Amino acid sequence: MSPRVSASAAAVTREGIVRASVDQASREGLEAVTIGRLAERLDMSKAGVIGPFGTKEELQLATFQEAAGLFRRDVWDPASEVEPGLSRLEAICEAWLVHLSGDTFPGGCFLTQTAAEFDGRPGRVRTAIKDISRLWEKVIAREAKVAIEQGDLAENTDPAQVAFELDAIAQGVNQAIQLRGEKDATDRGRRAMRRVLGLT
Amino acid sequence: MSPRVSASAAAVTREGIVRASVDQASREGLEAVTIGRLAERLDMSKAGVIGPFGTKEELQLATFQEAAGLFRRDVWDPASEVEPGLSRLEAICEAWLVHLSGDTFPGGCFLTQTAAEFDGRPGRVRTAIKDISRLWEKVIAREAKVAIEQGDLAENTDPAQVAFELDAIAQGVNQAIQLRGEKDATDRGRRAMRRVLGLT
DNA sequence: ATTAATAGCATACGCTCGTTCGCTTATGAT
DNA sequence: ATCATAAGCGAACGAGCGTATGCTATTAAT
Repeated sequence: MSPRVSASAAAVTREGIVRASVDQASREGLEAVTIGRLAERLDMSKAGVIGPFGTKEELQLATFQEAAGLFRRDVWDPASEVEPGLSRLEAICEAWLVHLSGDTFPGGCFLTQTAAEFDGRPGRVRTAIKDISRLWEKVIAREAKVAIEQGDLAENTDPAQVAFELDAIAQGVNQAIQLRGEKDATDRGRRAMRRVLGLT
Repeated sequence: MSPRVSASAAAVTREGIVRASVDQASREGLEAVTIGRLAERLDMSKAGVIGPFGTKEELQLATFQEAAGLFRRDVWDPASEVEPGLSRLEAICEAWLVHLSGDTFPGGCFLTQTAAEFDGRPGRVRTAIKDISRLWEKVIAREAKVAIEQGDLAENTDPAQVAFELDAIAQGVNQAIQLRGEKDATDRGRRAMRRVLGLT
């Protein structure tokens, strides 16, 4: 009954499944992740893959949560060490742009991808996506509010509007990269974000 | 051999299938449109549904082209009657916002939806989506260029940047409506678009 | 050494998918 | 009236889907 020092074998296996699922979902969508192909890729049986989760919906939820953690690691964690306010907003934007052009998610922004996929399908997955999306908007708006209070953003600025616009720009960058293959998407995104933040 | 005055029976049937497919794809995605469910919905056999197209990929292409036509009808056609330049850009943005909050596509922006779904899957559908996306960016950039020449936008404005930002805002509005259910998404989008166009 | 729990495999289930094939109507021209 | 073409149905196919059921190793505790 004592807590383990190392993770159990099952936990390690589960983690490997989730990681493969994130990779697959990033490329082709969360619904296109099938248990059979995951099993083939991991050299396991279908029962062994779905076992730790029970149902595919649970696997999808675990996959999304893992992806949300990776986004947080890439974008929020580095920025959280910067002083709150405009500086942190700058750090968030820069980390965001690097994240979108990086290889954490080979198929592009996980949240945008899954949001488009599930926004018309009620269920626990959709709810999870919506919650993360709202949370992230609030995080940005909070920093914008601090920036306003510190006099780094115009007094009449609406924090939620800043969050909305930065989020929209990130979606635009993602589509420019993933669909149209534009090399200068990151530069365009940076310019747009800096304008929203009243920089230069 | 003489051309018909009225459409053939097959053409009428085909149009009905495509319309049902657009509706379904808007809600759940282009890949989630299945021949069996279309048949059930239209009270036809599966063979009758797929017959006019041959393969599902052809049906997907026809579905996307139909949706592109609806977008054009909603957004471009009304604006095309306005004088080129900034006024037309305003008209496009307003029609765009109405389109996004309207019921042409019950599941939201068709292009955003299918772009996210197919940007990682090479093929003719992806190419068609990419082409339309690039074309629309060019249409906006062209109007921005006219606006600059007419002195209605700052001389150092980059037309492609204007197109990028307006498109990004539209994506943001769509996600705010479809995923987060925000009632004021249209207002936020309008404010952001007007700022990009340098209006009040 | 024996036992109990864990981890994962092999198999099979009912279902839906896209596609194919032959047949039956209905239409329209001669 | 006859006949050829058009239009779509019914049935079947092989494949892949998510899930459930036993069973077999492996591990860990007694």
